[in-house]
Amino acid sequence: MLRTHTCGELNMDHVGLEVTLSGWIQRSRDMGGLTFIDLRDRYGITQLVFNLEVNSALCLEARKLGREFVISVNGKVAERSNKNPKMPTGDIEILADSFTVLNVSKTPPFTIEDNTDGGEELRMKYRYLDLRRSLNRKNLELRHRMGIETRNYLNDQKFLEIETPYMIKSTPEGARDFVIPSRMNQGQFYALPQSPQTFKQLLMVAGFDRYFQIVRCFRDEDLRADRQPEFTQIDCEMAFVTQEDILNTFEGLVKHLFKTVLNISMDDFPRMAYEQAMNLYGSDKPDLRFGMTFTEINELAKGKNFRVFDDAELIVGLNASGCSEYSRKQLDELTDFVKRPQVGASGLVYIRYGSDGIPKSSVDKFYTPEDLLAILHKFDAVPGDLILLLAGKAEKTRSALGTLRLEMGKRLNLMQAGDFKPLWVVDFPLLEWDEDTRRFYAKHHPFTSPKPEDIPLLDTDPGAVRANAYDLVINGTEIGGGSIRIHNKDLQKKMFQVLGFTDELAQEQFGFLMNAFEYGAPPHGGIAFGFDRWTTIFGGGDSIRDFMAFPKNNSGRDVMIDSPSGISEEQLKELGIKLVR
RNA sequence: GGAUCGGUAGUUCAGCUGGUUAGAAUGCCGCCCUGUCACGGCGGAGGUCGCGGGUUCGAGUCCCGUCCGGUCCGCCA
Repeated sequence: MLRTHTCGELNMDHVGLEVTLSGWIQRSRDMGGLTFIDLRDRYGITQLVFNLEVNSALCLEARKLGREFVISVNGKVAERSNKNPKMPTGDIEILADSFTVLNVSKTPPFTIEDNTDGGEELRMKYRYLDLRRSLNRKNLELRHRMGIETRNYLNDQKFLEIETPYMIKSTPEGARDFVIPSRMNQGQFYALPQSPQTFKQLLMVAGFDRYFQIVRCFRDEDLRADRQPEFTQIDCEMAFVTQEDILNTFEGLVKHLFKTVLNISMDDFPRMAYEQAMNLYGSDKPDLRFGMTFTEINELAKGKNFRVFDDAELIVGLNASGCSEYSRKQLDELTDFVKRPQVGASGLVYIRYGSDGIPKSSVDKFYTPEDLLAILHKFDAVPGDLILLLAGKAEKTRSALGTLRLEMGKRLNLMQAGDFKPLWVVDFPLLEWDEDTRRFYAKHHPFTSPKPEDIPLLDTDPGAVRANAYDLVINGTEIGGGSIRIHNKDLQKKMFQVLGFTDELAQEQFGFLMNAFEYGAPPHGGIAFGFDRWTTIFGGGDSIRDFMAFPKNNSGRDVMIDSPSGISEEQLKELGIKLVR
């Protein structure tokens, strides 16, 4: 037998027992007459002791064992004379009688410890070693528990998990598709799904009124710390429901995971209209762990001969409470921060509300102390506060201030890891105007239904139409989004028209869906959660890569298996593909 | 497509305004040590300073190009 117990389960109750453990050698400590070895497996670490006086041959053999050797050891569980309260198994040790080397190991290129000395790239190249570290193991265990609890909850709610195909059809809207050449249909390509969107809608037409799937999705776009080319969604759809039903059902799912995985009981989630989120936070995914909401001061700031403000569409700011003593250097840093091309503001105006009650600003030339006090009053500022103001085009300025708000939250340490603030953002606009191509795009996707009262606006003012769409945000990260879908063929056709599709193109790309709508499609809607992101937030991590077993790097490469890679001439020929270079 | 930071020992990093033989920590190897658990002590090995070009008497250091990696913007229905 290779093991009777794991390396994490032995304690004082087992003292005297003959056991066999198998695992990897974490570290050994040779004291001369005594040699200690820490043996590690998935469940923990147990100390082995070899005594030179008791069995000198065995002890000398044990000294030769290197890090990450795989051994199986027989011995007796004994109480330690020196206990280690930092280890779960620290009360006991194994007095080794014999061991077998199951496999040797080269010295690993980095240490297999929580505080490893290995850099990101090296760890990704040897990911199978990196995953031996308990930190990564815990992340994958968390991911597993979340998947299980998701299935438990949805199963209890009568949802069916149904698989949909990975080899589907490329469509023009949305993200770039990954494509697969077809050998049997030369010159033609499958696409990997960006999401099972149309299939789950067809499942609703088919009568499976509650569907879900924990499913891989693929998007050929540039990567980020929270974006991978292949990622996992909890994809859900329900028939015969209103938006209210969906929000309630899936708020239930989120609360269930908070309770069962993190043991946190959550109150009902607040809701906020998209427009309000943009006006108060400059973001459609506000981090509610801290306040610092925006205040607009056009009436108070204009007409004082300060050109920058007089010419601006919007003057908006936030109150950095208690920051009036910020140094010149700190304010210059913030100015540089908002002027970076990534943020794009042209400057930063500040008003310090001195603790003596006297306001001092970077625009004292244009504003009297009374003017400044009026502005401070509008911000509900008290002495000791610092007001930061941006001005310019409304949308861009709000977004820049939103970035500044997050920066201030970081500087003031207002975003605590164990603090969870969920939020439903609702009433998204249906469409988004794109200046480059001079047409509307679906903000969510082209199957999202407009609010019934806004349907007349589709002809007169499409940009003002609101959608039955919603996002779930936790701590400033969008972890889910969905909508009530269009289930009426004429409305869907109308939608494609507004998006600039000809009838022919709409029929060619999405005819299968519109045809299905002619055979009794029920009202339906759904939601999809970004499983990797959600897990990352629950785990308190920064990067979704730490919560995936085998992630890809910044340029979409897997440095361990070295993919993507070229294929042979033979393969290209079979596929009828000729490379240009 | 763009911005920005980085690439020096197995690993993580330091190396100033260019100037002897490129350092530290850790890991690795050897010797010593009977209660360690980040054990400790002594000794040792280990480098194409990412790559190519340029400036200079002289380049890890300055300049240009290039490759690789991190973060961000664009992009992500």
